[in-house]
Amino acid sequence: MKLFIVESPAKAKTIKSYLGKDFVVVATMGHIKDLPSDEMGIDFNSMEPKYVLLPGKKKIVNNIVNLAKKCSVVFLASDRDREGEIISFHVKEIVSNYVKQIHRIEFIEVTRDGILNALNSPRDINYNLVNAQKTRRLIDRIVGYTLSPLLFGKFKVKYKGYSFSAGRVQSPALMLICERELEIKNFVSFPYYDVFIECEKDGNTFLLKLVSEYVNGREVKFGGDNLINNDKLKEVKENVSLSEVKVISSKVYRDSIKPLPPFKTSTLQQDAFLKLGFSSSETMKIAQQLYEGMNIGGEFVGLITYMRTDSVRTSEYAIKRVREFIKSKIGIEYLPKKPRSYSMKGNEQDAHECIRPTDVFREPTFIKGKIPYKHYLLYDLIWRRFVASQLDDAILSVIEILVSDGRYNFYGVSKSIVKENFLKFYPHSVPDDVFLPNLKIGERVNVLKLISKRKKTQPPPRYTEATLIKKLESEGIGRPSTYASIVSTLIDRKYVVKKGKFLEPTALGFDVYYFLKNTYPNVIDLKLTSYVESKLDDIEKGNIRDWKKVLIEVISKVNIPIEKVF
DNA sequence: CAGTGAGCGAGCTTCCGCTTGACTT
Repeated sequence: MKLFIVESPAKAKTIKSYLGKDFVVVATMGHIKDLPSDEMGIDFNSMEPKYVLLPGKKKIVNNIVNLAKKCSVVFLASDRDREGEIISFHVKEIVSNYVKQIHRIEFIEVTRDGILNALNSPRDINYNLVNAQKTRRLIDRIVGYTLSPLLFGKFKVKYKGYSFSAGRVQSPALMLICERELEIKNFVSFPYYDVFIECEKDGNTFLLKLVSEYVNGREVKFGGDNLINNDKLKEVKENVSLSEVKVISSKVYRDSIKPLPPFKTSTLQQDAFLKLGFSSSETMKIAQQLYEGMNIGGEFVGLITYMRTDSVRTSEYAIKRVREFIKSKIGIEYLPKKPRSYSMKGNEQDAHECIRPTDVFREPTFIKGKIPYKHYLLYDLIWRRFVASQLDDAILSVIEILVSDGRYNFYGVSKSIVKENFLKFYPHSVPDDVFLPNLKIGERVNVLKLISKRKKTQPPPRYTEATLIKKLESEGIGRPSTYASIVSTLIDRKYVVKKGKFLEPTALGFDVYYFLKNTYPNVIDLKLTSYVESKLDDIEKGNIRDWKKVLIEVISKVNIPIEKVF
């Protein structure tokens, strides 16, 4: 018998169906070992992490050991990233007494071919990845477990009965929320004006907006420090010659909008929040159920691919299928000549592909009513985003007009959809379809009147769960499996409260933020994680062999005295 | 004799990331 070990039970079930009867497929359900929670968990002399069996994983581990005793070979098939590598490493540790042949394998796609190819190209554990994970784990542990008690000591009297924490991820998140709040508090709103001329041509009226002078052939719009104030408005009113307005430039051209890439965890959470009003944890719970499988007319099927991913990569098979779908169900005129591929930013672990329907031919309308309504809504969102991602660009017709009275310039743009293409499936913000006539250069424009609209500058909005995750992800902070819990940690600690959909820091949150800012500024610095990641990358690639030196380096960068650790 | 300070020990907390399922509200 052969033992095949993966992380997720749903994945195990799928893989079992691909393999023969001589294979047993089991899931570890994530990590099986971690640092003990009641101590720092570092060996004083060797600086090695003291990984121990996770309390809840005894049953799973016993099962694996018992199976291993009956098997001649073990395939370690956890995810192909550094967390997956240490899971394989830990499983290897527990089965190596019972089995001689232990192979690490990896696959990008959970398909029959993907699995069979993987079985044919086994490798050994990659210790560079293991070391990178150890480094990551120890940095997080040391930062968290040294700073949290300090906060406790500092604030236990003022906030009796509370618990306190700081960490590489939660503290920058708290910083963002606090600094945004300060920005809002310190924001001084001042009035400005949008100035337009109302014009007429063949009985139709249209507005053109006052813009500042042309600079090097490029028109510069009022904005930022260059807003139209009272004085400027008065000056324009006194000096503009409405009867002298002539067309300086008039352009008509085609433009296009590209569809967005298919979902990954962060964008799914953001879009489900915006379009469906789901919280991150609600989205993940529903997505998990869609992934594990729903009962559709007596048949149990997994509706979507894995929902915790940092990649928008789409498998070749899925692209082939969606192109068939577009051709046969939507129309060949919607099909781009070549499949779209979405480039990576470079810092993805890319263990899984994008979040998409497992079978694009399973249209949302087919399953409506057969699964809970919220599940249907999320599936529909995922399905449409995926189909749209492989449809042709939307085509717009654009008219741009610039007119002038010799002193002031007025500008207008109109964009109208000529061909919807992907927009038919996935709504996207499209500029208002305003009317503009076709004018000739040099033509005099009939101006009816000058219009000014009083406005006020607005402070930036508070973060929502969705915008915070977007910001953190763009800074490389947090992972798909933890995005949903970042905000709940801050709320549990009573650092932050949710007011409607917006996040506001509490007095305690500000106290913690100021304390960290004054004493450990690097722990709230957004650049800490990207610095750590670049070092981990070096360890993974083998460019840095001495990971313990990296650990010391990062710890001292955060200003944690090393004697506090040991 | 009363008040002070050093030193010690106990108790209470915590991180991020990978997975579900078993709990409670």
